[in-house]
Formats: sequence, structure tokens, C-alpha cells
Amino acid sequence: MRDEKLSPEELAAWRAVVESSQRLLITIEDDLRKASELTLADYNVLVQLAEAPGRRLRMGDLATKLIFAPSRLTYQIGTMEKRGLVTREPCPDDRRGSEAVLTEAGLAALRAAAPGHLGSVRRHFIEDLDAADLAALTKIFTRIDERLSAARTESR
Amino acid sequence: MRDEKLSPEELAAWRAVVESSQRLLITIEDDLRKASELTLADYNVLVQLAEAPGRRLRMGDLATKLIFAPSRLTYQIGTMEKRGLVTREPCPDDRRGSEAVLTEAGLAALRAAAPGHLGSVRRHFIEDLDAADLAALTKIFTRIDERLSAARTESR
DNA sequence: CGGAAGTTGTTCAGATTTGAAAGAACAGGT
DNA sequence: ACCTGTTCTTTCAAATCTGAACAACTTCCG
Repeated sequence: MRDEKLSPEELAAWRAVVESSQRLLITIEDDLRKASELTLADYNVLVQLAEAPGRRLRMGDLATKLIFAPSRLTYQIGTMEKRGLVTREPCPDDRRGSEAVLTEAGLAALRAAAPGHLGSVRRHFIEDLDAADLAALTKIFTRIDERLSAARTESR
Repeated sequence: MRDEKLSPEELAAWRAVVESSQRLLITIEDDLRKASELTLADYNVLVQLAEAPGRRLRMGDLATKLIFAPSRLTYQIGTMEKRGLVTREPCPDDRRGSEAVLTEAGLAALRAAAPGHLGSVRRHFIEDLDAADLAALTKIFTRIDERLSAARTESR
């Protein structure tokens, strides 16, 4: 807070993480789109719904999981609904809310895309890592995330 | 390539990296915007130009450094030009090209924003890491980046 | 109960981003 | 000089994303 500079090592780490995670995502999204008619956002929606009990989630919960602004999710689900991947249903116990529900077609699309996508993740990311790297990354980013959400909670 | 699944450890690492680097960037961009009238994209443009010899860069080079699609950079520089942060000049030796040039106002904006931004990076990212973490991240992401650009070169 | 205060999801307008197409200029051979 | 193929940047329209404002509910107290 006082020392508002970064050492060369700190700066190198920061830039390496930001730049290559960005390039990594772009590459993986390109792979996904070439192989499947799905955006990475589409894919992530499908994953979240597939993992959710009843294959359905409140819009708000889904937005949180995806780190999407509410209006973005409304739009996202709108386009997926047009393509038949999801349905929107009113929420039974809270009449303000609605739920996104995975359709059979959505599940099929996910199943069709998953192997290729996971292969891409393996090829571009996992293959470069040994078990120690994996553990280190998980530990580091999990901790960062915890601190971030703690900070977010405080500032309200 | 054959085994197109990920182990729980692999999946956990992948999700942790993607999610928290995303949240991290959002948080840091929020900080920057609250403190400065600049987007993270604006800031990165300013940094690249400030570090470049003559404080100027060809559009294409800048686009590569920022991982921006060409048309995106055109737009980006357009908005920054309106705000007086950069200028556009025709490239002397190649009449197809143009250069983005940092203005005094742009440099001043960068200098004004940098301490706060770097403080934010330290607070949300660096502070959670010890020296070993830093070294591990740099090593890992540098290697990933090398592989990615190698793969990109091949596929053309 | 009654109503202030908070939630939830959508809508709308405007900003940004993408991708394809085009225009201009370079480079290499012929 | 003259093609032919490339590269560089911009333009344009369409797709996506953001943030503020809103309508419909819910909750919480008094």
C-alpha cells in the first residue's frame, strides 16, 4: 500500500499470468468454435446447468457462477434459447425469478463438444504441467480467489 | 489427444486458473477505473507506448503486444485519440502503416494512474504470493505462452 | 396488516468487439 | 515496368456487453 511499485520479478509474474492466460483462453475458444458451434460462454453455461441438481439454475446463481453481469446473462440465455439449448421457466417459489433449464439438445451439444474441448485444454494447458505445477496453481489461485471474495464482501 | 478427459486435479487447476484470473482482472480494472478515467486496455496501451523507443509503435506491433484484433485496436486508438492520450501519425518508411504516438497528456495520465494500479496489483495478487510462487507462476505461464505461439506458428 | 426497503430479472440505449471485405502499398520475380 | 501474392490498416455491419432505470415481487419491521 505504501510501496506502490513492483519488483522486476513481481512484474514479470503479473504480466506472464495475464498475457498467457489471455492467449490460452483465446486459443481454447478458437478450438471450441471450430469444432462445435459453441462459444466458451455457451459451453460454460451448459456445464453449469448440467452439473446443477435438476439441470436448472436461477438466473442469479448462474450469473454468479459464470461471473456475468445480470443483463449479460439475460442476453446469453436469450441466444441459447433461440438455438434450443436451454429453456426459461418461471421459478416456482419466487415469482420474480426465472430459471434456466438445460434441454436434451443442450445436453447433447455439451456431450458432443466436451471431449474436443477437454482435449484442447489438455493440449494447451495440462500437458505443460507436472503434478507439482498443478497443485501449485490450484493452491495459488484458490487463495487469490478467497481473498478477492473476502475483499468484495468487506467493501459493501 | 486420445484420453479426452481431465482428472479431478487437472480440472480443478484449470477452473481455478480461469475463474480467478478472470475475477482478478475484473477487480483490478474496477480499481483502475474508480481511480483514473482509464480502462485496463487504455492503461496497457499507454504502458506499451511508454516503453517503446520514441514512445511510438506501429499499429500492428501494438496489436500483437496487446493481443488485440486489428480492428479492435483501430477503435481503441480512436477513442484514446479523442481524449488526447495518443496521436496517430503516418509511418515514414511504409505508407500503408500508421503509428500510435504517446502524447504528453498520455504520459501524464499513465504516471498519474500507475501507482494506484500497481498498488492494486500488489494488494490483490502479489501479496498472496511468496518468492517461490512468483517464480513458479512465471515459469509455468512463460512455458505455456511459448508452446502456444509455437503451435500458432505451425498451424499456418 | 401496511409500507419502506431490498431483490430479481429484464429492458433499453449506448459502447465495445468481432469478422469479413476492401483499399492502399510493398516485395519478388519476369 | 508489370504482374502476383502479401501485408497493413481501416471500414462496415452485426454481435455482444455494460450500466442505469424499471417493474414485479419479497421481506422485514413496526
